[in-house]
Amino acid sequence: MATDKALLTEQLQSVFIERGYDGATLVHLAHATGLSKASLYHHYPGGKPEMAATLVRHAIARLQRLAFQHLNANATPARALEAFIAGFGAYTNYGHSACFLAVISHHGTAHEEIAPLQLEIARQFEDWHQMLAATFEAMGNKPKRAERLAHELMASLYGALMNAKIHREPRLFEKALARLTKELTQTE
Amino acid sequence: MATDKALLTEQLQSVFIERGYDGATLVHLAHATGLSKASLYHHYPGGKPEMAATLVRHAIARLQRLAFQHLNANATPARALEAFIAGFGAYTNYGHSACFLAVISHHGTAHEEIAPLQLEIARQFEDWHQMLAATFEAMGNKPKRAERLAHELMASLYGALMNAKIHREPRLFEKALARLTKELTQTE
DNA sequence: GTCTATATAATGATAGAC
DNA sequence: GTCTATCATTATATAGAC
Repeated sequence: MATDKALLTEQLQSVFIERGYDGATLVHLAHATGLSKASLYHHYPGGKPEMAATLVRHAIARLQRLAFQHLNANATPARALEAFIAGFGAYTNYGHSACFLAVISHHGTAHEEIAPLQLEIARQFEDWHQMLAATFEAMGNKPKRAERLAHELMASLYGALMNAKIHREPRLFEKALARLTKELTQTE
Repeated sequence: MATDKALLTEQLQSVFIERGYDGATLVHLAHATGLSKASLYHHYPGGKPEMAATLVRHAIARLQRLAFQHLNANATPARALEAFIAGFGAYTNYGHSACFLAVISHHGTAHEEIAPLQLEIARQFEDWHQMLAATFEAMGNKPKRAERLAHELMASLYGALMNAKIHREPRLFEKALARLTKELTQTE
């Protein structure tokens, strides 16, 4: 049923996001992909840990391409931020999906199997944080303030996503994105 | 080993927060409490679903007592907000623990066993949102703006918690709390 | 590459002694 | 209330046919 590897990883990711690492059983994963458990082991001989590792790299590449990529484009910082925020919205399926990296990062603390992935994610977010801080510096903010604004923006994005999840109202996320875009591209 | 019920629920909650609902196995729960699996079934005949239900109510009561309670105290709105934010910090163990309600709310979508709890949590957060919005109104904001500020504050709190988790740096959460307190009790 | 069938281990849950 | 021992179920993982 899975036509290609890209679709396969997407389907697997959805299950991990919705059910967590331990809640995503091979039966769930097999059902979501239309494959048998044995076929999943053909694609991922290492089982769930290998799936998670592959999916983490896939998610990092996707978030980079959809959102953070725009911070390096040839555009004004304000336009770059606008595209970044819109890209983050696309990455989360406009508030309907959680972030796979956040899910794995949360489980990684207690789960030895995926603890290395948590470290990998932390390093990537550190890089992304620096990219975001550089953008705020390019808008005229001093380094310390730029770093603070970068943390605040990421917190606002993930906080809005969490808020929408708790309230069961994805629109809350979209409204937050619209507000953030307006705030950051006008005065700042 | 668990001296009383309060300690018992606290120990169980820690495991559910760190490992998620499905990752929190009875072996983990038994080890964390110092009890046997059979003894856990004596306290919670319904097993893990009953534990989760009890813990949700425990967490709601705790967050109400530590944080939202302050919004109804006899104090200026600014002082109430200050106490609220500090209470939220205490609730999360100053950025070292995630919010149990957020963890359950995330799993609830796909997990039938705890889907009713997700609804219960959503209703509680709706009440809390109204309390927070009322506080912002008391500070002179119009209803619509007060609601927006209430959502933004909750998103900032949970976003800072997530940010600290991803970066593996609990201090990021404390810094965010200090900044939020300063912002909300000065100008606004 | 995909499947059915199966092996092995872990999980939720119970019985019954103390 | 607590435990050990055990059960039934479900989980991960593999073997081997096609």
